[in-house]
This record gives sequence, structure tokens and C-alpha cells, in this order.
Amino acid sequence: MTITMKDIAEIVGVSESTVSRAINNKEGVGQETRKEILKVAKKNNFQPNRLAQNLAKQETNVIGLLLPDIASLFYSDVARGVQDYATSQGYQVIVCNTDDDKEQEVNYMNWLQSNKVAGMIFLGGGLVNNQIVKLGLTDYPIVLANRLVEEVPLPSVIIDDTIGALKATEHLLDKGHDRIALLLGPNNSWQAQNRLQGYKRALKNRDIEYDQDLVIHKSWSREGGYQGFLELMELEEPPRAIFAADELMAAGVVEAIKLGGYFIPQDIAVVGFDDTVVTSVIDPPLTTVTRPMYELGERSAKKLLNLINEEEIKEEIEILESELIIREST
Amino acid sequence: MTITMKDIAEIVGVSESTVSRAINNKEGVGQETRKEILKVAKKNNFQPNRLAQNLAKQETNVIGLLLPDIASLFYSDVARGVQDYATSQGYQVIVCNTDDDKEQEVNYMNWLQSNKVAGMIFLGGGLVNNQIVKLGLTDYPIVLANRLVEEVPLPSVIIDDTIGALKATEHLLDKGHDRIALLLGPNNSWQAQNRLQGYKRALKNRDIEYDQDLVIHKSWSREGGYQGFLELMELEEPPRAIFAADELMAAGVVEAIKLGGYFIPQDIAVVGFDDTVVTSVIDPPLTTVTRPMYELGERSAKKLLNLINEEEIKEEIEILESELIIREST
DNA sequence: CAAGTTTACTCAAGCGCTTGAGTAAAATTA
DNA sequence: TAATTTTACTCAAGCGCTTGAGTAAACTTG
Repeated sequence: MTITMKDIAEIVGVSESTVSRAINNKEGVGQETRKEILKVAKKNNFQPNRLAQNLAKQETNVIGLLLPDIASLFYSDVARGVQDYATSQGYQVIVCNTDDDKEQEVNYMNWLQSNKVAGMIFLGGGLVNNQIVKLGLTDYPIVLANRLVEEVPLPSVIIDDTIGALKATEHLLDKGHDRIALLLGPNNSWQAQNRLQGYKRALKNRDIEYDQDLVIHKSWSREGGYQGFLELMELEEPPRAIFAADELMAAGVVEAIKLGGYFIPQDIAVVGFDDTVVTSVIDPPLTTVTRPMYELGERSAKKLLNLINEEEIKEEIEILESELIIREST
Repeated sequence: MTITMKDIAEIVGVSESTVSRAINNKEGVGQETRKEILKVAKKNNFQPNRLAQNLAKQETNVIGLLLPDIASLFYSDVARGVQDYATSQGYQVIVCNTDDDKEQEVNYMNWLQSNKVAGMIFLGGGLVNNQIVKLGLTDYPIVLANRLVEEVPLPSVIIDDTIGALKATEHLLDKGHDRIALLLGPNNSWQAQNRLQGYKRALKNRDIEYDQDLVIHKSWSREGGYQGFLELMELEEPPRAIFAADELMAAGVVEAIKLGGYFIPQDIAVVGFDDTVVTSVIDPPLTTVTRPMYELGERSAKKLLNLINEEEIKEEIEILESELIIREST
């Protein structure tokens, strides 16, 4: 059904290799012949069989992207960044959802390897690098994106939330608050640690004592934010500024505050985290820390392609910083 | 570096074909030999080269998914549905972002075809089916998801917003409203048409006259909703119920209502569209029409795989219905 | 126990493309 | 015009796997 180089060769009356060279714009083909071959190819809508091509060339122009969940606001933005850069360079991306499941991650790794992808990006998720090493992938182009780097050093791109959290906290301090509450997810997470660190650093810079009671760990959810706020209100002297270090938590906090009859920012100032459609919909518009998600994807892809093409890589670990967007909630 | 069947054959001392059959669990291999082969394969972490495998078998277990933008809330959910079903059946998915650009769509189509994907799903977006036909893909497994079916009949799965809009309108009618405003995006869109139709049908069912003034077309955005509300308020007798047929528009409407000092639902009842993190964050929780996005993906994938495996396909066009979720805004 | 059947394997071609080496003719040079 | 270079091509092997056909040995059966 589909036409092959062999067919074209027959039609034109040349050898297969000539057809190959003509179609791939290589030299060694006469003008006339080339024209004829291209004409026939076009007429028959010839599409080279990539499987054969890749097999012969021993290379592909596909990269794999492993992430927890493409349906997540955060990851889908990053994925888009990866795809845009990759396709701009002639590469295609295969996205695999691991659901943070190590077994799945390993399966996909194998599958991708099996398919001879040119390289892989591990975005978020939890596969210990150990396993990557075990799987003998160290000689394989790999980039870690927004994932904690462990014992084995691998090229990575990460967003440092510390700076963002620092800026957020400083902003509230600038507004005259000295008792600032911090709402975080479970404290075993890397993200929570970073954000906490930024918060602490900001306090330290101003010689303000760190008050354990003002830092509350809940789930990374709206409910978590809601409950966190209620807990804060039970303190003897409730804080009048809250840094909710997650967009959903921020949404929950805002909800709880309004329900409590308080006004933002007059009664209580709020800073959120991430700038997605969620924070954009909240009333009032939230001052928030924004992470360069799309850029994270782009940079990771770029790093990977550099790796693949063995261009020089400047730094092993690239750090992107989160920024503060100031709006009406503070 | 990577081990091949040939290597294994040499190590074990059998022919390559025996190795192939052993690894693929086919008969014709002695127990002992098979065990030995598998042992060697495992020990060396053998991964069959899919390129070669697919080339030899003349088939792949990869499908292509073309959609406008994976970073969109709607599409990423659908994509996840596609991926989950596909992987459960041993297929992998390649996602291509077309940005609703026909040229890109065609490029991706060709690329996917070149890679011998087993089939494709066209999700949303605008390539006229004509071009699909031109590209000679009619004999190719293709499923259209949530895309208007044109002259050429192709297997499709769509979500009928008509029913959802009907239910939403009826719900407001049930609540005693007889002047219900409808906020829509540009009226040339298929979505807008469907939702309008559902609205009209609901009115007709109750013998309520259709009032052109109550139907406002703006952009599918928060701003659109906001402006739409202001326009409605300028009517002589402003409506006390609004069906904002888009989540962002709904968010805008809610914002405008609150800013105007009105209360939801006491002063004005609101029904939104789509049930994503956006509607979940709005206060009060919105009564909304929810589209089965994940299911749309699943069903499309299922239809495609049936097509690929040439199982019987019941209906050419499968229609999923949107549902109404009743919450506090009405 | 001869004839037929099954089992466990090997052979070799083929999937569609690439690419280094080979070759004859045309073009250049001295 | 003979020697050299260049051009335009062909040949054939190879990428790693699959698979139908072939074969010798082991097993069944009456």
C-alpha cells in the first residue's frame, strides 16, 4: 500500500541507494535524476519508514518524558515546554505518566530504552537515582527536572522554591507583618523543606525569631489550607499574614478567611504559591510565588538535546528561581 | 553495548530464531533451553529493540494523539484518559500539540504515519476531514474525539453539551427562575451552538419564550464573563439567574456579582460549566455542568484499539453526555 | 518395529532503510 | 591525448528482529 524507496527506485529506474541519497539531500546524485526521484516521491506521497530508518541509522529523534501525571496543572505546563523545545529541534516527545509509582517508572524506562529513544527527562516523581544507575543508564542521555538529586550526580534542572519563599516572606515583612504564618504540605517533602527554608531565611535576615506555632503542615489541598487557617485562629494571638505555600491551600485559606468574616488584605494578608488559573480566579487576586514551569520544561529539553548531541554542558545542575508576583491580597 | 538476540544466541549456543521464540513465549523451544535463554537475557538486562521488532512485524503498539494544547485543563484530562486506556492494553501514546494550526496538524500526521503508529486520535482542533482523506488516511485507524464530524464519516466520540445545557437550564427553571441569562463564547463555535440549543430546548419544553437579550456572546474567558454580567445588569429587568457556559466565564461572573454587592444564590443564581479545579475553588461552590473528559479519552482510545484490532464497532459515533452537579450557587 | 507424529531446533529470507566501497563514464588537466 | 580527477551511479552488507519452511532426532502408535 504505502510506497517504499524500492518502489521509487523501480519506477525511476535507479538503485535504491540513489533514491535514498536523493531524498536525504545527499550528494552523489545527478540533477535530473534527483528531480525525477523527488517528483515520483511527492506524487506518491512517500513517507520514509522511520522504523527502518532509525534501525539503519541506529538513532532516533524521539525523547521520553516521565512525569507523575500529565493532567496536573504543574506538569502539563512543563511538558508543553519540553515539547515545544524538542519539536523546534526536530525531536518528538513521548510522555509517560508514572503516577509516582516506581514500578511504573521502571517499566517505562525500559520501554523507552527498548524503543531506542535518544534520551529521557525525569520530571518530578520519585525513582531513586540508584535505580537509574542500576538500569545501566548512566551512559545514557538523561536529565532530571525538578527532582531531588541524590547520591549520583546527573544533569538536572530544578526550580528553587527557597528564593520564592524568601521573597514572599520578605514581602510580608515589608508590609509590616512580623508574625507570619506558613502553611505547608507534609514536611517530609522536598518542596515543603525548601519553602520552609526560604521562610526561615527571610526571618533570620531581619532578626525575627522563628515561631514553630506559626508553621503548620497539612495536606497540599484546599481542605488543608482551610483546616490550617482554623488552627491558626485558635492561637492566642492569631497571625495577620499568611503565606500559603501551595495554590490549593491558598484557595482554602481564602475561603476560610472570608467565611470567618475577615477581609483580605485589610484583616489578613495572604500570599499564595504558583500562578495558574486557580490563583487567577481567586478573589482578591493573590500575591503569589510563581514558578517558571514552562521554562523548566524548555531548559530541561535543551539540556537533554545538548547531551544527546554531545555539546558542552555548562553546569551540571541548573537552577531556576521562582518569582513573586504582587497583587491585591497583601 | 546493549545486548542483542544474536549475542544471547551465541552465549547459549543456539540459533537466533530459538532465542526469539523463547523470549516471545512461543512454542518450539525445549524447557531447558528456554530457561537458559531467559536466564542469560535477564542477567544481561536484554531489551528487545522495538525498532527492529516493529519493522519485522510490520506493526507497532503506539498510537498518536493530536490535540491543540496539552497544557489545557480540558485536553490534559482527556489525554490522561487516552493514555490510561492505551497503556492498559499495551499501547503507548505519542501526544502532539497542534495549537489548532492546520499545517502543524498535517506535519504531525505525516510524522506519525512515518513512524507507523497503529492509529491516531484527533482531539478537538480543526483539520478538515477532507485533508485526512487527501492524506490517504481513510483506510487508517482513526478516531475523532470531540470534533465536529463533517462530510466524511469517521468513527467519533463526542460530548454532547446540549444535554448538559438543557439540564442546567431546567435546573434553574425548577428553582423558579423564568428569566435566565446565558453567557456564551463567540457564536461561531460548535460548543456555543450546542449549549445554546440545550438552553433553547429547555425553555421550549416549559413554553417559555426565548429572549434574545438574555443571551450574550463574549470571549470564553474570565473577562468575558465579567463583561457579560455588566451588560446584563444594564437591562431594564436584569435576570436573577445566569448560566455561564464556561468555567472561566463563570469565574468572571461570580467575581462581578460579588463586586456588585450581590449574594449568590440569594440575589443571583449561577450555573457554571465544567468541573475542574477552577469551579472547585470558587466561592460559593458552583452548580455546574460537568463533561466526562477523562471518559472521552478512554472511550476514544478504546474505539481506536477496536478499530486497530478490527473488532466490531457498534456505533460509528459515540455520544457522551454532560451531567449537572448541583452545589450551592443555585 | 516400521510408519507416522511430535518436538526442538536451524536456515534463510525479509522488514525498509543507510552507507562504505566499488565502477564506469564524463570532465578536467597537463 | 593520455593521465587524473570528479561525477553519478550500483552493489551488497548490515541494522535487530520475525517467521515460514526445512530437518533430524525423539516419541508415539498399532
